[in-house]
Amino acid sequence: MGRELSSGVRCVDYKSVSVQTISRLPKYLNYLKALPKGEVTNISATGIAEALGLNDVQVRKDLSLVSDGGRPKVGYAIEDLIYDIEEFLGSDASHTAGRVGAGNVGRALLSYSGFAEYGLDILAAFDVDLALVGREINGKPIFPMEKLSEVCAQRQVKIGIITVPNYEAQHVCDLLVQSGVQAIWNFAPVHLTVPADVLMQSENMACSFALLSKHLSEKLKPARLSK
Amino acid sequence: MGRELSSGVRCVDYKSVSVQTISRLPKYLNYLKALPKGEVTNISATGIAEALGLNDVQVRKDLSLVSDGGRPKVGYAIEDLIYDIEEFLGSDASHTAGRVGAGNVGRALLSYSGFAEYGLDILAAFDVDLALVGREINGKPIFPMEKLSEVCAQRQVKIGIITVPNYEAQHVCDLLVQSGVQAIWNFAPVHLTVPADVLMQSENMACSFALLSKHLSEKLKPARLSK
DNA sequence: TATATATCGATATTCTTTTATCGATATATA
DNA sequence: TATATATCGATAAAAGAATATCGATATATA
Repeated sequence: MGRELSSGVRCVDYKSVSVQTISRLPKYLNYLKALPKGEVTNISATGIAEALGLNDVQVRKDLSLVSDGGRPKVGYAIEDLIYDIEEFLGSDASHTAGRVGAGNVGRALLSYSGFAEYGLDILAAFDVDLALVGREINGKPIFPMEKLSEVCAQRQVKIGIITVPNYEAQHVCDLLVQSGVQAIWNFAPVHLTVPADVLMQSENMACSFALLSKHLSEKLKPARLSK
Repeated sequence: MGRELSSGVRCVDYKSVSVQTISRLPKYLNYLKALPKGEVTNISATGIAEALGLNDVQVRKDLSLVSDGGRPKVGYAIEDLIYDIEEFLGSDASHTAGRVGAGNVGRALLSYSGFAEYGLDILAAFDVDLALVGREINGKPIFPMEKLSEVCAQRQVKIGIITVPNYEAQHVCDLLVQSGVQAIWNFAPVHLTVPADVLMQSENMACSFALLSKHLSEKLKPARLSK
């Protein structure tokens, strides 16, 4: 974790927290928040692990990266732990985002509760459909596509969210990159090309389903005999 | 890969293909399908790797699990490779599914193109909203919740897709399990509890966003000085 | 106060995944 | 036909992640 520089100053890599750990943190958060408030104010890593079907050492290790509130025999104070995880996940100054495409996927995203806790602030949406332009969704204005560059540049939008049909996706992506966006969150099921310095994260429902489907097949016929 | 049984018969584990590999296959498929049809009929693992920003050995290894069409100096026949990947991903008899919740997320899922290729056949939707009941979305009927058990049992629905608000999710999940569903695909951002023999896969947009956000922060300030 | 126990944090081990290396082979070119 | 090269598949090495083990410590109980 971190590495020693010649100056003797320690350089903490953000990377030191693994992708897997970061992905599990929101799950802990969900679980902790759903816990009944009342008499019980503490929880152990073992307890979380059991409830979520994970290994207790793994949970403890994950939590040790974001909190130092764990005490032997006592566990973690639930309130404090929630605070620590949120602090860790949202600490990096909130990222302003612009969303392109106001169709079903775009709206679904907005209806997803609690993005703000993670530091996501969707400023505005853009769409080619003039019937939608001028209206608001969840209090966010919908602009015409022509406004994209202007708004993104002016408001220093860092994340571009793409929820348009496949055939438009690369074009929209290029527009966003030109407008200074530094990360793309892509929901169109196509591979998009960006310059090396732009971050790209694609959500692909087909990937998720492929996993589920394969696991289900495994379950239904756990072993196949060959040769 | 596989293990030797006392009988001398080889038992091929489905598990032998890793989660990561299964998740990458749909990406290869996307990429291959987007390739211009014409003169060039072949592609190398190196080429795919370069285009998708992956390691060429990894791509070759992934592909070797689903295809044996790779030839030195030539690569893979694009058409055949597409066929092989689809065959692998969708081969396990198509899984019939029922979807609960006909809101934005539910509709977004349907609008996602090409699930059929992966063996997903969504039979019907269920919703408590009586205004929706009786209507159709993308040709799929919407039934009232009371019909859930009946329809699931009758049509042997294996996968239940949950796209309802958090507070209903566990209840709906229990209903699905009671109705004989063997796998749950959950889009509500809460942890759901199921019997050990039921598969559960949760999509959590917050997890995805947490990842993107952390990566972006890394990028914006690649190193932080401490001590 | 002494002892037992739940739980933590750290270290060690095992397992999985990724990446590197190398010999084999199909095609192209001299 | 001989040689060069792109590419494959297999094996080996390295990196990374999950799990197991163990000593330390805070609380509860005898």
